[in-house]
Amino acid sequence: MEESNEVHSEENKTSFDNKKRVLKTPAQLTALEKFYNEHKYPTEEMKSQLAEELGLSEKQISGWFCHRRLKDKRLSRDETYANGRQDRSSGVIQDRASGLGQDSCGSTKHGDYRYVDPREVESRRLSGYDFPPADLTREHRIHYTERVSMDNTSSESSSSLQDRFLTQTEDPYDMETSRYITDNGVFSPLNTKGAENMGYKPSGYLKVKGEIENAAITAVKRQLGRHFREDGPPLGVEFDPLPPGAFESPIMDPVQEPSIGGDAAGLDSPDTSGVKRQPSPSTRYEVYNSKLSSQGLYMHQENRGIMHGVDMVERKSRKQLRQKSTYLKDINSSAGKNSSLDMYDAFPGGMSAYNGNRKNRMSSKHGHRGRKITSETTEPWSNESDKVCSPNIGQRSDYFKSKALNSVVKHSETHDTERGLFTMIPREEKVDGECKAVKDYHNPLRVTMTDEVAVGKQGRVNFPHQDYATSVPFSQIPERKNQIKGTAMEMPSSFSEDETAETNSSVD
DNA sequence: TTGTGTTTTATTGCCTCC
DNA sequence: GGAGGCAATAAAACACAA
Repeated sequence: MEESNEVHSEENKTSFDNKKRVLKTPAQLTALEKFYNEHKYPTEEMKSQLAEELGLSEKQISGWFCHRRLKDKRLSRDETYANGRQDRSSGVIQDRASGLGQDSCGSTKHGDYRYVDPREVESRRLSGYDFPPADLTREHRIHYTERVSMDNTSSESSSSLQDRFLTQTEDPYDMETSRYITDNGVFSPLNTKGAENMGYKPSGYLKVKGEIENAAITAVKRQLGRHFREDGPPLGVEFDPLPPGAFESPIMDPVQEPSIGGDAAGLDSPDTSGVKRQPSPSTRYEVYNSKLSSQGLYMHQENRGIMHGVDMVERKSRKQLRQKSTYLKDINSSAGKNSSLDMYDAFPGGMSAYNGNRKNRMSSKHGHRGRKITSETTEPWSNESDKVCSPNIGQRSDYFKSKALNSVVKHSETHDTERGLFTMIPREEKVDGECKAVKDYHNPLRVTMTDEVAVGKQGRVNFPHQDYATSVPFSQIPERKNQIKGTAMEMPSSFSEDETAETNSSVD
């Protein structure tokens, strides 16, 4: 541990000439992830600036991006493989995800499956080219998944590097938080039970993946194809609320219902006019799930706190599943008392990808043990995530009790400003408290509209899903209640669009 | 404390494009 | 031929169980 600390603290000084492998600091990783979520193929200028900002060499930046893409690719492949196994029982989906499915990189070596060159995607994205939603979905998945997710995630409005760095301090943990939030706003294990019930029990990583992002869910997502858009309004909100008990449980969330049924219903989504998505549990769950599992690509600043990258999701999923016995124990102990809002409050977003994983895990198990965050003292530009996740608050239960959030956030603000690396956000939204931020989540209309405005500015005319994947307000989460009522396994692993329409008609 | 498995980083070779 | 990217590989760092 101490040695690694040394490595961290010395990294920037020795990374260039020291052959010994050095880990990037959480702040660096977060920034990289953030950037990666928006630009999988950064230009030279971007790399240079990024390298300068992060104190890394361009070579390191390039290498990191390269490996990051590979990671995405690998994860996507694994995920697809897992889904493919699931898909065997649903031939419809098989077509969309035939073969290995996606390749995040434009390798023509894997030409046996549909592939969208990320570079092309990005270039088109920048030029406002409108991809077929299906492709977008796929591409989005590549970006992001959980990651995760992360992790996770932002708009293309990055006119400058700073814009791209958003509030990296928020996403990872929000992401993580969302993963564990159930309909009741409490944390819960990732429905592993349902996965088990499915009978399909992949081993190893696939097992974890299957538990995290149920293959059926992904299958449904794909099944929806072009109609599915993650940046649209919350699926289902456009429809008349289901009659109570339609899905064995009330739809309304006593707390968040207004946002869902009201504002959300009024969401003006470019896509939903013509394509009314079924309010079926599957779909809604899908949205929720996609939000959780997909990369928070193009997450706009207003909803930056939602996701952060596939790897974060992935990593969190895997690792935290492993530690769920301890982690969730703490979580649930607090969750019972905290509403979802509280949960968000409890996570000011100071967690970086690593903070949300290793450190916390270490914390959960080893208490204060863990890597010393060198950025606490040696990196003036580090974000508060390091501090937030410092061993002092590593104990989650203790952390929940902590209400020194505002100070933390404000602190980060100072950092951000000084550093100029991470975009300043209207800190009122964030700092004003926890609550203010939460309000945003509960106001899908506002969030979405802001996103669209931003999109318009960016010239990204039709990039539905990416934006929405992350812009889905947390208020939507409770909607999952209905679907979750029946575990994922109870949902159709696939259904045709006819079925989808049928569901709609039935609701109507 | 140690062994094992996973993840991340760095290096190298090959390929494609300009 | 150079640049950029991908893939394979090795090695270090890390987490976790015994």
